[in-house]
Amino acid sequence: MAAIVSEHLLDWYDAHARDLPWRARPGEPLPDPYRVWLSEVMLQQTTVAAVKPYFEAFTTRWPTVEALAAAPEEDVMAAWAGLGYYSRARNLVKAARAVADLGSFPDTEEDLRELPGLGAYTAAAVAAIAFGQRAVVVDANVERVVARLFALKEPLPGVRKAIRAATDAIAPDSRAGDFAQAMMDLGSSICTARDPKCLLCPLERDCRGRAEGDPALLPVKAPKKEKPVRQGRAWWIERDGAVWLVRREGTGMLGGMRALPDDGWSAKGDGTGEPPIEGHWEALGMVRHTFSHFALELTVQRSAAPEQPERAGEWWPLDRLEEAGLPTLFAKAARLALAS
DNA sequence: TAATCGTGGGC
DNA sequence: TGCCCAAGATT
Repeated sequence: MAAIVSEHLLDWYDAHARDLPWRARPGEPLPDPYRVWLSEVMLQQTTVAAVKPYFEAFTTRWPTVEALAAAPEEDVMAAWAGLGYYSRARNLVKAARAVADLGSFPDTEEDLRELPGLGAYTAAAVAAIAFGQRAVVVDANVERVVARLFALKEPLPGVRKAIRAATDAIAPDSRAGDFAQAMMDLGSSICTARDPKCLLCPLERDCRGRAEGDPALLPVKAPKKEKPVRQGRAWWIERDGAVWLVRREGTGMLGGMRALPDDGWSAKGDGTGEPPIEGHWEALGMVRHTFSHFALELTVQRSAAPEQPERAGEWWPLDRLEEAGLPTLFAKAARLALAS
């Protein structure tokens, strides 16, 4: 059974593999570990369509891990703006510098796992794809494919242990990277979450979920919690064709990113409403933004005759605002201010 | 174990 | 249009 499944899958992959920028070039057996690592981090909880332009921009600007390691962190954060989950960018810089110090990329799953931002999935994926090593690569696609293939009906997250064991059982000893990517391609294009296209699936005859009933019902997921709606304020302080930007501290929400000064809103509660400087504030309106675990209604106010804020920050030229790397929430607020 | 941490594509 | 979801890691 196990060997048959991987054979069917790899035959399908040979005919239908997607052509993606981080995959091996024709004639090269294995792709560049730097490009594999970078793509895998960008792809964490992020769609291929969203990643493509960022991958192109990063690899053009920083073609090697040494180049990325030499970059100022704030440049990398700004380049990551809009992609989300900014701890990935903070860890990316740390990992690049660690690799540069080592002199070369770690080439085992165990050593890769030591790099910041590489968890069980990413370490296994890089080991398999970039170094051809057998590894158990389990992402959300593989979870779905395997839960259906073996008709695993226990709900997530409890079923993950069984999924890992089942994946290990069907993973071949050769073509480790192709197998992992084939499972993910199958999950993203055929064995999709809502509407699996079983008639096109190379594993239809092997699939217990298909034989037993409706594979779309697997894997069973826990009900999701509702998101609270928080209130906050942000301030647009403009002088001589420049706007006052701050850099958010720490490792929490949008940590390390440039931003408008705000009133301390968070997932836990509303902001204080207290402005950063004295003065007359003009109401510009409100932007709504939904994060992973809460929604925010951000009221934007503008000051036309400001003093220099006391808090650390910088006057950023309006004609270069795109380069500031504002995360999407503050890009929305900036758009509102510039349209007012 | 469960919460935290973003965003945009696709339906 | 609102909601589901995605090549998860970290604490």
